[in-house]
Amino acid sequence: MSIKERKKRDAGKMRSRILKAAMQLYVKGGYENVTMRRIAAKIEYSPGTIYLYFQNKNDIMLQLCYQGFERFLAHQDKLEKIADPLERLSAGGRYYLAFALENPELYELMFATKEIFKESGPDEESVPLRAFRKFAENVKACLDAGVFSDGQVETTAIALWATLHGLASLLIKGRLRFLPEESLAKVVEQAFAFSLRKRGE
Amino acid sequence: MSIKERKKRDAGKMRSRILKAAMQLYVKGGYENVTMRRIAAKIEYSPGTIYLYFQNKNDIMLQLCYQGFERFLAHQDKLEKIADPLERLSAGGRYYLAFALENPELYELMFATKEIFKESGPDEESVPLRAFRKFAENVKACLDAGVFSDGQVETTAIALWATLHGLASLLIKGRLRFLPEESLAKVVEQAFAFSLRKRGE
DNA sequence: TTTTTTACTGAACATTGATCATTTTGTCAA
DNA sequence: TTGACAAAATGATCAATGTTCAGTAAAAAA
Repeated sequence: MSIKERKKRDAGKMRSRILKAAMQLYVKGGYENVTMRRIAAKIEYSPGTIYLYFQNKNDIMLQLCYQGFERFLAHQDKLEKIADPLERLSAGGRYYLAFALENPELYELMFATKEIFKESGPDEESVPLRAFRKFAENVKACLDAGVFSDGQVETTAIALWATLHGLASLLIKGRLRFLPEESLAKVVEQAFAFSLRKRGE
Repeated sequence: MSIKERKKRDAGKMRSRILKAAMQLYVKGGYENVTMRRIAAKIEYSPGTIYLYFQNKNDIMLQLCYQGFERFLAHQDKLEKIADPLERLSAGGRYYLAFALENPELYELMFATKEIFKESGPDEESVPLRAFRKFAENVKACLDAGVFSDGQVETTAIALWATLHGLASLLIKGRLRFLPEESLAKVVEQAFAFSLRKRGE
């Protein structure tokens, strides 16, 4: 192993430790709970050290965001085995909402943080795009199967994604708190079913 | 005019000045651009003075949020004159998106800020609810007219709201930037039309 | 061992929201 | 007009933030 490679691996280890600590702080208390000093304390280094491995705090948050997408994609991979297109899309929606509610902070970072992709290259920016493409494939399968009356794949995919994202966002941000607690899950489920043009169930 | 009343009016004036300054700072540069010192400088008072009229920064942001809803409701009042239910709902959606894109920061405060209603009483919390009820009325008119196959008003209203909110949020947060700039508006419009079960146009 | 490169430190800086003893301003009775 | 009280406003101060950088310690190379 060359010197350069070892250095890289060690640096990678350091980055991992920092990201791990940052993730713990983030999922526990959100953005403002992640402070350079707290990260430093967790990994038992001084605050300045972090800046040897990351440009700034935003850089760290961006990496957490990518980790979120990795988990998200892994989550969605379980759908592949479902043959029926509409059932697959429907399950995808349920997974989407479940992921958002189980990882509200991460979800926000991935889909509702404005400046997160500001300084990232086109390569990294395509990570979220990959997730959308996958989703769009499922939509296409439904269109091909004639589940929806015809329309463009992209438009339909965006409409459904927007509904899911809207529901997730409103739920997370407490904007549906006026609904009775016990009927919340049902209403959300039915709302998504409405967008899928499903009836009754 | 009693002493007490005059005091109240003067205090109200002071509150207005503070809120006006805060709003200017907010719409220009978002949450982090609103600082107590900047507000103080704008109104030519010392930072400490602001705390005589508002409990803390969150209190100020909450009031800005309510101002946002006032503007929003005024915006939506223009719909009343449209007789056709579906056309009214459709126009309401366009208004909704237009408002969100014209006031992205305010929109975020109103619909996508987590802790904003934390310390507010049930009275104040009902302000956003009023907006939803109004929207739900339009949905009910559509259901009564048989525009959608039957379903509960609340569920349908939430599904449509979620779609609008999702589109607004994704647009504002730049998550639809992968679409070509020139087709963006069209795609968004069609996506909402899809949720409304409109075809072609 | 000496020199050079690398890794790390932690004090310091500018800002932030918030507090509070002090001072200024305003009001009214004597 | 003066004196006394109340209200309003100040601004120094606090703890915490992200970030920087001269300096130190450790490791590697010579």
